[in-house]
Amino acid sequence: MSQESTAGQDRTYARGRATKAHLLDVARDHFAEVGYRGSSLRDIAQRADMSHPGLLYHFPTKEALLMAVLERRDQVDGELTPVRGEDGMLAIENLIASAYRNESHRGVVELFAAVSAEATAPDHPAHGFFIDRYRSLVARLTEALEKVAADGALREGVDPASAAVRSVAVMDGLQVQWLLGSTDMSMGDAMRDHFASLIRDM
Amino acid sequence: MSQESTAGQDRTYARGRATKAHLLDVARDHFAEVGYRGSSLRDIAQRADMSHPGLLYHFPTKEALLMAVLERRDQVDGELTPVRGEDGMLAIENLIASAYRNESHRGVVELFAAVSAEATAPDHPAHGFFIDRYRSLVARLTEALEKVAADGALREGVDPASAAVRSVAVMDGLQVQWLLGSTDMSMGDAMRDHFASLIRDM
DNA sequence: GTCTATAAAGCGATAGAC
DNA sequence: GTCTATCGCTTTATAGAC
Repeated sequence: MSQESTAGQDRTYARGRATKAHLLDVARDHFAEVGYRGSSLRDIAQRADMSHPGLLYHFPTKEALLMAVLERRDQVDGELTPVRGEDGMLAIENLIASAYRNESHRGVVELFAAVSAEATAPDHPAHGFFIDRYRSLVARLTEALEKVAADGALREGVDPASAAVRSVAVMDGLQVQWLLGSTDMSMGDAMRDHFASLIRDM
Repeated sequence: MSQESTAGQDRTYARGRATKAHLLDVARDHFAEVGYRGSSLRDIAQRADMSHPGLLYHFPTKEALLMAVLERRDQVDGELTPVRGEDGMLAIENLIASAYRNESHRGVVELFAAVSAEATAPDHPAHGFFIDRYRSLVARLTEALEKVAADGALREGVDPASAAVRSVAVMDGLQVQWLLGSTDMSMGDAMRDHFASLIRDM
């Protein structure tokens, strides 16, 4: 869905784009497995059948490579754009669908789990990226839950803002347990159960 | 609470224990800040006013140091031992109290957030440790929620096993958002809200 | 029990050839 | 665009003095 299939255009430019996209896939998988601080440019380059200066030709620093991986992933992932302006339930179904989808994209789950935890350190290159990401996710979900509340579908005593923070937290925390294999629970099922405890008749 | 105050015993043995305990505190803080893979023995040793071979005298490898830090922390932390055999609510109050307590122990929160995410990689030295830890936590919490259910205090439609996994997930996920500072919500308050959505009259 | 010195390997990044 | 070679630095771990 994300790389290749650029054949038939200007050779040099098309080839350049394909290479870059391929490198981003490889780097994403590697960051996912050992985190950003645990990754080396040599290992990533070797995995893409390239020398590490070859890799650095496309991305000037290791940090630039990480940011490119994160930003590209966020564009592709629908999780962050749960259809604004619609009736809140659509956004929530979207988040649940994202949890199910993640079950067949282990690499993405590993990437965000490993790097988001690393990035809590203030000097981490992706620190600001994750602050923005969580704020945006929580804000959109709060908005969605407020709409659900306006329709009278929220259970009594549920505060939209607190529930939004917790819902994003469940999503995150589930990923660690799922990756470890300490539970065989489906992340999608668990997210549905979670929202069922917040919303009437789900 | 954890080191020092061993004065007045056998000098050599007492001093040795105090040094070791002090090194564990320092290492815990450092692992917390940059993760296991991002830490160096030199930095940890320097922080404890010691050379790195001095540190390696007490812990033969970096991996042994990490495992010692994790196991010691788990002993001290009450979170994992929420009073078995009592009426489920006590265990739940214990977990909420642990969330409040964590708010004044940022280093511990950072340690478990950074290392648990790293440890999802199968070759990580703490991989098995975290699988055991989560299984044990979820099992105990499931047991507690089953007791609450037996008292008829669980809201309709709440499954103890699924709710236990999610509750541990909320706890974990909250820590990342709290560490990033992307929310100013209290982790303890959020955990209380969470359980209130599962249990009647909380 | 702690040190200095050092080995052996790996790191990110650059220079310069092709 | 990609390579080899290399710089300067850091890593874990060990040897051996005190």
